[in-house]
Amino acid sequence: MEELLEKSYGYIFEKELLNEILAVATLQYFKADDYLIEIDDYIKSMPLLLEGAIKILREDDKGDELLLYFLERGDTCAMTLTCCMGKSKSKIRAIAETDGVLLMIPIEKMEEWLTKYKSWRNFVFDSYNIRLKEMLEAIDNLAFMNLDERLFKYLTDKAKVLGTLEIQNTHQQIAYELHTSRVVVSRILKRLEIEGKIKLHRNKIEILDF
Amino acid sequence: MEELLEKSYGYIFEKELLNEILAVATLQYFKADDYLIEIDDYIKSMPLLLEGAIKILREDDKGDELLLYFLERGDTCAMTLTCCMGKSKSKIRAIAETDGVLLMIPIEKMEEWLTKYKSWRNFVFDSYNIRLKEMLEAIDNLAFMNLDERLFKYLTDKAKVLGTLEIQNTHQQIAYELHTSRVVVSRILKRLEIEGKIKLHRNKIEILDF
DNA sequence: TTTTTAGAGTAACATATGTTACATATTAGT
DNA sequence: ACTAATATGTAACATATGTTACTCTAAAAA
Repeated sequence: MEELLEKSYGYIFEKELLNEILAVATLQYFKADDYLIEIDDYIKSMPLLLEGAIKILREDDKGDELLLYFLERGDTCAMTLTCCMGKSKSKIRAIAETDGVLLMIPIEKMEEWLTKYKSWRNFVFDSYNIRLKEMLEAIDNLAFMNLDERLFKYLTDKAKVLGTLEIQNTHQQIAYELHTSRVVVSRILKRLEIEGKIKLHRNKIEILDF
Repeated sequence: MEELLEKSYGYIFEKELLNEILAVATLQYFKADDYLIEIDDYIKSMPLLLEGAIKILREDDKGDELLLYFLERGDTCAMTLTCCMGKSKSKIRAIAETDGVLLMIPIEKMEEWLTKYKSWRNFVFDSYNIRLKEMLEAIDNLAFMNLDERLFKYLTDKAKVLGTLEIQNTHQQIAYELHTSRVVVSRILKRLEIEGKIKLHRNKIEILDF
């Protein structure tokens, strides 16, 4: 645990804070596709992502989904902070994209450290700022881009997060996350293939033009 | 100034903090349609809204606009906090919806007060949380609602903020803020009128079914 | 091997939204 | 009152996206 923590946060937090974290935090290992947070869950502790990737989804009343963004190592989820601090229910769903490890910190500590450690304060604010930025980007995607562009961005974003140019996904799964239909995704993917940007395989999409 | 501050923030901040605010803050009066923040502006102080309403807009590379949300009395703009703290440029545009007054607080103070006053800390975090919630709502609108619904919501939101059922707006202005075209807005407004939800006038829309 | 199932390709059609072009109505300016 | 400018109404068409239905193929299961 010390090693993992050091790797992701060693250069951000001062030694003393790292020790406090080690003293009170617990590790939570997860597997790809685990549901980590469900909508309307109450959040009892603040998660820091040490290893792996997590996707954050929004759902409407009809059960339709939309991918908001990915979390990577060193991230925390500001939406979760919101819930911690406001003692409200989660408004998003978090699903593991890969295997990984979370560091769970009791809420009381996260409040206490705000006054005690400048580095913690900066970290929390940076997290909020990053999240607001990601939300803005999500809004840009929806408002200003057409599906072709959104889909290609989805593929390249995912490639970045997973560190591979081969996206293991069915068209149906992509359709869910972009909130559209399978047929539409197939149609657009085919267009992208003809344009030479990707190569299609069964259960797999290869990104050529990154 | 003391009176205005007391009205909006008296029950949130402790006396001592209110005094500190009075000591360092300056007032900025504005008129409806004033540009308060432009994209790529650097923010030199943190604004608290004492009176009036402000709309926050996002713009893409092509200059297309989209309304994100309104700020009302007692609000501050978390996007602005982001910029203050990250020393980055503004990613949004703020335009006065009505006449009003802003209280401007030097950035250094806002940092200092974070450790000094619990009420300030809570206020800043609440602001972030409210803003994230609004952003989520904006995403919901874009992702899950069709234009009819978005347009009607736009009208009722505006009515709430302005405290009137008569929206003084041309169809063209609405089209800008919803990022669509004037003809489309006219078409949908006509449908809403036939459904008995609104009554159309020149330069004015009356909301019947609130 | 044979059968079943999931994934993908594609046509045909439906609907929502965007665009162009023009008509009409209201207001402002002279 | 006349003219110009602005706001709105509306038809006709274009395009993007969503839906239904069917086919084919690869993989998994029997």
